[in-house]
Amino acid sequence: MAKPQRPAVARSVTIKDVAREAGVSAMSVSNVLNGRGRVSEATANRIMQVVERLGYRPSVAARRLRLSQQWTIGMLIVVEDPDFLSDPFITAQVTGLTNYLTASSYSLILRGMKPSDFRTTGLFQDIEADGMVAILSGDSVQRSWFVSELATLQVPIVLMQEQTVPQGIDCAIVRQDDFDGGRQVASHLLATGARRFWMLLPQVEWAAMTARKKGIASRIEAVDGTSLDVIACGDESYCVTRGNTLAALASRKAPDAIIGGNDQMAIAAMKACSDHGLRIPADIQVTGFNAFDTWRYVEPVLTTVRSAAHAIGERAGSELIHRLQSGTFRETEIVLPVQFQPGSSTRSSS
Amino acid sequence: MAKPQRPAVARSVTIKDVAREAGVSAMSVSNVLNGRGRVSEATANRIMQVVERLGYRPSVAARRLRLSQQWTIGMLIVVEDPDFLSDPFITAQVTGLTNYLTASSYSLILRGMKPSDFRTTGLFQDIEADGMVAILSGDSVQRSWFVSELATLQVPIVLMQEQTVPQGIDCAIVRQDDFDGGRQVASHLLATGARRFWMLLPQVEWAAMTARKKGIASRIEAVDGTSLDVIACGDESYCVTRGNTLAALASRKAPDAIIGGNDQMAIAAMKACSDHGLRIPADIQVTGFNAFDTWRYVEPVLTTVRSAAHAIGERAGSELIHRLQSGTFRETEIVLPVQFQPGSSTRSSS
DNA sequence: GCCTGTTGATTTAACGATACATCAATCTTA
DNA sequence: TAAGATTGATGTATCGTTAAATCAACAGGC
Repeated sequence: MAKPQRPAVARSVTIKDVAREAGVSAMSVSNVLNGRGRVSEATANRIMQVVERLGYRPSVAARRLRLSQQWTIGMLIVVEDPDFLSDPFITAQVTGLTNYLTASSYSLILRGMKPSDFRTTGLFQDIEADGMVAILSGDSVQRSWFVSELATLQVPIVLMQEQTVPQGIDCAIVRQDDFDGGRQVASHLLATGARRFWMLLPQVEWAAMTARKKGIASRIEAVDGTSLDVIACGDESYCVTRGNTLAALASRKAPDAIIGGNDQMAIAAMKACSDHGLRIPADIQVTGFNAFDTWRYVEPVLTTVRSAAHAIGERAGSELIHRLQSGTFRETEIVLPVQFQPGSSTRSSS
Repeated sequence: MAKPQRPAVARSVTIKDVAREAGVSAMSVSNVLNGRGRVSEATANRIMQVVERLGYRPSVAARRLRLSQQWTIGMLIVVEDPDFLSDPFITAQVTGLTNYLTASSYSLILRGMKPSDFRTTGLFQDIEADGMVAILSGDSVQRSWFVSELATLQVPIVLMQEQTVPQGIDCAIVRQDDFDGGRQVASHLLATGARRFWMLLPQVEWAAMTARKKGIASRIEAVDGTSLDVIACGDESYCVTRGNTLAALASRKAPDAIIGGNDQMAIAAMKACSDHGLRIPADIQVTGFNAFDTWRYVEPVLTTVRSAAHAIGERAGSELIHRLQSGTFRETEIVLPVQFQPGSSTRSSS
């Protein structure tokens, strides 16, 4: 903990000042300010006037101590990228959450770390948040360890984009229907006549990407004469994905379609295809996941799936606050719909 | 303020429990934990053992009340885009700040709003942050009003990417040298033989963009037979910028180079150029500002300026914490260098 | 043997709010 | 009209820490 110093500014006006000035007790001031009734209208008006005049603001610190409630939610982002806000899918979730919490008079405390740096000690214990929201990457063993560590904070948890609800923990998950998104992408591509598919995935898959893959496989496997190969890339960065895709194109017969695990990977694949002399969508089709502005940057416009990232953030906030106020989660698994968004990187159904 | 509820979990173990168990006073426990000396080694060891055994964690809420210090910094982002984290330049600043603060045991509370929704009432007054960091957009009149409003919170302020230090306010600014970035871009383009320039800027300029423009103008105006026209776009979005650029290209003679106010605008301009049948960089050159991953998505690779966004965030944190601990800002205007980054969207110097 | 200084520890009083119990005055009702 | 219910307001204790004052025991100096 950082070096303490003397109080920067002694609190100017307290509830007692207001009480004295208005000729009432501190409790009456408190009652009026918190709308607890029990005070006559005349007295309430007098008190409010004094509050105005003195510019009194209640001390949040005192209220926090007295009520053991912090009106604060901790948000933890565990990703490989040290710039933990670089993924627009993540920032949209954070924005949605922040907006909801701000509107509910809660504060969001944001922290990010790499999976290898994961620890809760001294990180969220010095916060005393009322609840936690987390975005976790890493393999499933790591993730479940992260969850059990978070649980030691003894506060309700909401996980974003986690696929299964941890058992025995006060926890809910909010995710989009990536499985269905995968199905929609696959259906579209199958309808264009595509039969041989590659899917690009990072070495360490996000749980959501695995769900997309399963959705895709469920459609593709139902059709005879199809194949789905996974091209494992080291990570999901542009350079690595482009390189891996190029290598794959060089060493074997190009597929009918390449399905990116997300938009960023799809854009890298498009680059690799044109490097390799393939025209999109005539020679090869490409699709992504989670439409953000980036999809506009490329030509042809990427066929993708519009994500519910902002809604995930809002919903995570609303479920968590409901849990804090009611004592239990309404639902522990919330799944939001996604919307297929055709572009010109695929052909129209024949 | 949200409906209060009964304390979720009564605090399990307090400093008094430790004191009783160790057979000492609460003060001695406090002294040991805060390394204030005044305690014999034997007693200190005994106390630490009890602390371990009981799993005692000090209450931050109580400490906050007692010390009138919150170990919390508020971050306010005022931008037009409701998705206030969509700009990678902003997220990099936030990441840098968060990382620095976390390492210093401070927390960051994040909030965003549109200029038209600006208010501090009930927004940061319910936080009692020890300091504020802000990214402000809007015209200069608006911005100086925002600053004076922030000042009513009575805490030190650090502004990111503001160009001038507000007077009479406990405030510092941290920015990158956008003027110099502009000079470097202009020098490079002039060296390639370019003479007629357009610069793309949003209707409401960021202060930093104005600085870039000035840097560019300073170089261009020094050369005879040159011209610099500003193409004002409604906003800095891809669609609008592309449309405005196309319209400009259609109505008058194309310039030798288009300078984007940032990378996003430059990419939109590149699209407009190819729409218009111009080859880059043979027929027209294009440059951006603030290199992020997006610049990799386009072909040819964008000539741009590597931003110091992450460093701005870190520096803002370190200056603010220094101010909190020492009582005064070391410097009130901190300018970080930027680095020109040539790509293939411009020709090499002839 | 008295005074002063040091060390190690305790006691007391806050920080600023709210829960709870209590109470005085007024209003019902049998 | 006395007993009980309601309304409006107050007093006290407490949340968990830490600053400041105090104190006991013991050292050394004259």
